[in-house]
Amino acid sequence: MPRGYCRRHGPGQHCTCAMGHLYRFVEPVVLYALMLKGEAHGYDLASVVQEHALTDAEIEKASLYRTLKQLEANGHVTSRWETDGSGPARRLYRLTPSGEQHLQEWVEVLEHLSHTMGQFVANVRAYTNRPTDK
Amino acid sequence: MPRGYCRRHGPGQHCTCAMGHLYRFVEPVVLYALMLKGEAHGYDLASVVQEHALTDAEIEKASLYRTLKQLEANGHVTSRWETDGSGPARRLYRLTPSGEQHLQEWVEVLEHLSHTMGQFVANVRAYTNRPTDK
DNA sequence: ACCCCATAGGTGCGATTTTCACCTAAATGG
DNA sequence: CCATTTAGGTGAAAATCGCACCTATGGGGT
Repeated sequence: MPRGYCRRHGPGQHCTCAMGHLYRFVEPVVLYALMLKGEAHGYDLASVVQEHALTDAEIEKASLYRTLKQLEANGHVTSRWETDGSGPARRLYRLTPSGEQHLQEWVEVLEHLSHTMGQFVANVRAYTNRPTDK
Repeated sequence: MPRGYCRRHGPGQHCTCAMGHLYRFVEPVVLYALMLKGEAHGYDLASVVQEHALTDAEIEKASLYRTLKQLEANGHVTSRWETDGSGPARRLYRLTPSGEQHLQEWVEVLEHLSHTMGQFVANVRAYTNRPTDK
């Protein structure tokens, strides 16, 4: 929405698509999905993160896989290959204690953000509907 | 916070600094500041946007000026030079009707985002403190 | 006369992030 | 034997960010 034209929702829409993926808060949602699932592979997480996504824009797999890779590099998740079973090999991810703590940090950040956003909205509305604004 | 180390708050902090400026929601804050001020120049807005910023990270002037330039390109603000008066010339900005409407669109987006974030926070907390989680 | 500081408005550019398209590979169905 | 589904990516152009740097005006101090 903020910048230019939205390919997903067409023109004249105000959506969150133009916010990048960091803005779409992929990381906390992935951490949460992993906490719910216990152990899961990326392809599997795709649908779960979509349900819990904070914005209306699609979380695409490129950013999902890269987020998982980065979470592993930071020690927030671990992974192991599962080669047996049918179909291609799956990389199974699991949350580490550090990952759970990181999610709690995200929760605090998002709580604060939710608050300031709510206040901002209230401020704008109050100013827009102020009595002197005939 | 999400990625790596924060230069502003040091290590071990969970802040919003690592979110980019789009993430810091500069645009709606600039629009609101301009609505409050009526007419203002960039340097002047710098302090006002800081007060109303949605995150704890500094909104730096590079992004402020670029946001203003872009808002003008999209017809959300107009500008004129004020050369008289002492000191260097100032570029005075003013909100257009389109800009006011754009702020209202932002308000809807932010309201939705504030809601989903609040719910996400509640969900994580509920799951973390669930009875079966001995 | 000279220099420094505050005000004002930027730009340059390397580094990071995002996006969309594209690729490999294993099993399954026809 | 060929297409589809599941799975896990990568390449690379485009967009964005952040910090450093630049110009210019006027006022105050020495």
